[in-house]
Amino acid sequence: MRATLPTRFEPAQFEGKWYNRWETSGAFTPQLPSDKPPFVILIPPPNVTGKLHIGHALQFTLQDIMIRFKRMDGYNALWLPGTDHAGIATQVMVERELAKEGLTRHALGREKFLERMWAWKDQYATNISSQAKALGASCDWTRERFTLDPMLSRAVIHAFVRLYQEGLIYRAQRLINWCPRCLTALSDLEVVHKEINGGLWDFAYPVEGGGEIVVSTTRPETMLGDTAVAVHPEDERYRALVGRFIRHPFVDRLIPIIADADLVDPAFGTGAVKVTPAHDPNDFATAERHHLPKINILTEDGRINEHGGRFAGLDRFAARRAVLEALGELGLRRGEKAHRHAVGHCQRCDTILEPYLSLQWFVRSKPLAEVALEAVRKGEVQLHPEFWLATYENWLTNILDWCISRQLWWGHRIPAYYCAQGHTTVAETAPGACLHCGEAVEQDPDVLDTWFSSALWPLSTLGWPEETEDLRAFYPTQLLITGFDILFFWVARMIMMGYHFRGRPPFYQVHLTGLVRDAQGQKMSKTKGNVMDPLDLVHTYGADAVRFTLAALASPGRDLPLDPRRMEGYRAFATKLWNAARFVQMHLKGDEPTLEELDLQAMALPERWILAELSQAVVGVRQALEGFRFDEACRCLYQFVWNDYCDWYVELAKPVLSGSSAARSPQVVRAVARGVLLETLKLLHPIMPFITEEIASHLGYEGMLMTSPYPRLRPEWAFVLERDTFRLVQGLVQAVRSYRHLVGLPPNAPLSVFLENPGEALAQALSELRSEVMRFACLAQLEPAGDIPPGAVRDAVGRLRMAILLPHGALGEEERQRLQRERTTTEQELARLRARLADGGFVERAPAEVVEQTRLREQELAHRLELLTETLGAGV
RNA sequence: AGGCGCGUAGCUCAGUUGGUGAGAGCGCUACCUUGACACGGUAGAGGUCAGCGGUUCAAGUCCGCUCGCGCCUACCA
Repeated sequence: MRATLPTRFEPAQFEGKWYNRWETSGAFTPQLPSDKPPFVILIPPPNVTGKLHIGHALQFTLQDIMIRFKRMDGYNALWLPGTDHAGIATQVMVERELAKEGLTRHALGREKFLERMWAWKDQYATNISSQAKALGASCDWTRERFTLDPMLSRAVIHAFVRLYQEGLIYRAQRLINWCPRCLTALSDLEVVHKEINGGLWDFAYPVEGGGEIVVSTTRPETMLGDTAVAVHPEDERYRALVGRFIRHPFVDRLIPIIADADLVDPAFGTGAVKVTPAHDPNDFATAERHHLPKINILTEDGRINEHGGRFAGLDRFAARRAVLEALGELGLRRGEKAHRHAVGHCQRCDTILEPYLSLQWFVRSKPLAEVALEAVRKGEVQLHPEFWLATYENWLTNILDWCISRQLWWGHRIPAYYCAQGHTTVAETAPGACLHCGEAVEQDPDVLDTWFSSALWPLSTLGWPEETEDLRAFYPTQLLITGFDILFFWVARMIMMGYHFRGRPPFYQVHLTGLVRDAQGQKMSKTKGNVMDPLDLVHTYGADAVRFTLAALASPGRDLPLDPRRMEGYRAFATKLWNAARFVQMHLKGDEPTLEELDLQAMALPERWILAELSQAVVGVRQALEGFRFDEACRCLYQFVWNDYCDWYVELAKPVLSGSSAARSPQVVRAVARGVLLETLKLLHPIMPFITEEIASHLGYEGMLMTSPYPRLRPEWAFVLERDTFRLVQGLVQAVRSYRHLVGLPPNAPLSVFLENPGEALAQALSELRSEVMRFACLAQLEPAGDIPPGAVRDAVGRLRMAILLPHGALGEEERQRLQRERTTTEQELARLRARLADGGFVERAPAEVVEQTRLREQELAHRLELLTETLGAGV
């Protein structure tokens, strides 16, 4: 016989055991070929930079809930795990490690450095998967991927070559975002705009032939690269100056004064703008229009280069001060003021970025974006919550070309080969010689943006461009769950690439989660010291409580304020379930039929009622999960387990199981207690996989819940009438308890209750449950339809009219006042209802159902009012 | 500057296409060591649904405006 459930609920005792059983059973790996419809989720691959954070825990939990739900519900479920090489982020970590040894990557050399990178990767990828396992993630580890795996790298290189051949990837000299600390180009998305308190300086450029023109700038040092000054063509103040020249005060250059309506807003500042084409995007565009030279004045690490004359060698910020000082010495300063403006910072290292002129690779995004936009507009790909559509549209319609080359070593090396003649050969395998001239070639030293490979994740993980079995069986995938913060970075780009290369979306549904915050709603950050480590939480509360908490907090479109007290509450929920199971288990005899085997006709009211409530929970939870309403699924389960099953059904089972009542069959009660509990465990399993398996095994359940069918509504269990009748019984019990408190009696003070015309169904129910009701409500007497003794307190529960005989016979002043208040509110509400019913508009236009409901309610209230008045007027 | 989201009980949040007694968890109060469970039980207090106006028989729910908060996008020197 099965082992007894331990008295204490200790998750650590069984979590590891269950994970091993699941994994070794092979159930994480889908069968191929399969008759079942596929349900596939690709994990958003965590960076191999370190360990998982609470945001991952949230996303893993939600993904696992969906995968387990669908796996149980008859789908061929695949949750494909993996990690991302995370170019800059990881390289920075390893370089930091090297720095401690007094080394740099250049000192080490590319090959040795990459060896270090791989060693790092091996360690952290293992860390990450073991953390995922601790959370219960039912990933198919046989398909675990890493973005730099040979199979995935091949896909990335193939995609690059094809896009190049199609003219969708090109190389050009452009202004890009440059990080002078990371020494690499970044895409526009990797720029973090931050408002800073800067300055706006005015200075004068002397005009050849006399006069001056005053310009304003936030970056005075860039004047070393100025190649024009622009004014608005219709600005009368400067009309005479257009076409004349300025002698640059520090470098040997004559620069023209030009007229440009696009660049210049005559109302801003002095209305004259210095033009620095190599260091400002607007100025760059202006230079294109006016064929101005573009003079780069910065070195890669942010110092002034040889074009900066005597300022050469100065760091950009030192140069700013030096230029201002020099301008002052020449008497050209014309004022300054504080100026608050947005400045681009490096997402990774927070360094102020420079718009920098350099030769880089770009993806022509517009054509790809149009398809991705259309897909979402017509609903082939659905975003949840829907309001993200507006953001998605806005970004894709204004999309600019995407800079994809990075001056790093950790990543997919760009498959472009250059010869001394300046020819470019792009090929999947290294060519022996230049395809154009036959000379020796050298491969581009740069690597691709990590997000370029991430964009191909749905394809590359399944073996594309090979026509693999996986690709055919699992692409498109069904669902993506990720944070809204990477909607552009990742989601949109996957959609672009999926359609481009496969003609089909990478997934049909996208669920975007909120951000996990601390209890005060603050963003978690290491500097604030408010980060919560998911593994710590698992140790403290158990994986199931962590999962349940995250799921319960996951209301669509909202951030999740994670309060440890909340987690304590859900651990209490797990304990509650555990203890209820102990109660059931200790009464089992091993002869209990399953619910399906029971004769429904022979079932008593409590059994019918709990099946009805269970049915409602089944419908509620399924609906919630289908709609990604994890919060509602949790609420539904919590309420059913605690308020229906534990508070009422277990209590109703006690007298039968303890032998103090022979009204119902103990075997049926045992069977229902066990059967309903097992159904509940299955329903709960996707959210709390560990405890549910553990309990089920102790209830003699054969097999694993993980591979059991997910509960479906059985209409024959719905017993709607019985449910309503039983709810009235509950109302009666609660009303009596409430009165006992009201009049200050101890909980066990016996009372007598008299009912007035309870109606057939209820009378039947009350005679059937007479002893239970008397016990729960602690009654000395329960007289259905008896004579109401004079002096009894009258009240109503729904349509049930009743009287309670108080032992000491009188209501105190306090109680009297409270009942007065009750009467007043009843009166008011009744008046409202009557006014509504008297309103012709309402009766005519409201649905008949609503009108009928209102009438019923009016009757109930009228009864209640009558009874309360009687009670208060009787001088009881 | 545009766009989006939020403002409901002390706290954190639900409230589906408007349907009419405004909910949950935690916290709080009173009582209860009742044989599954004190991580428990029973009962209770607590809300002008941010404000104003409108549509409607009916508005927390739809529309407009105002106030407050948050986020995203953006090349104003």
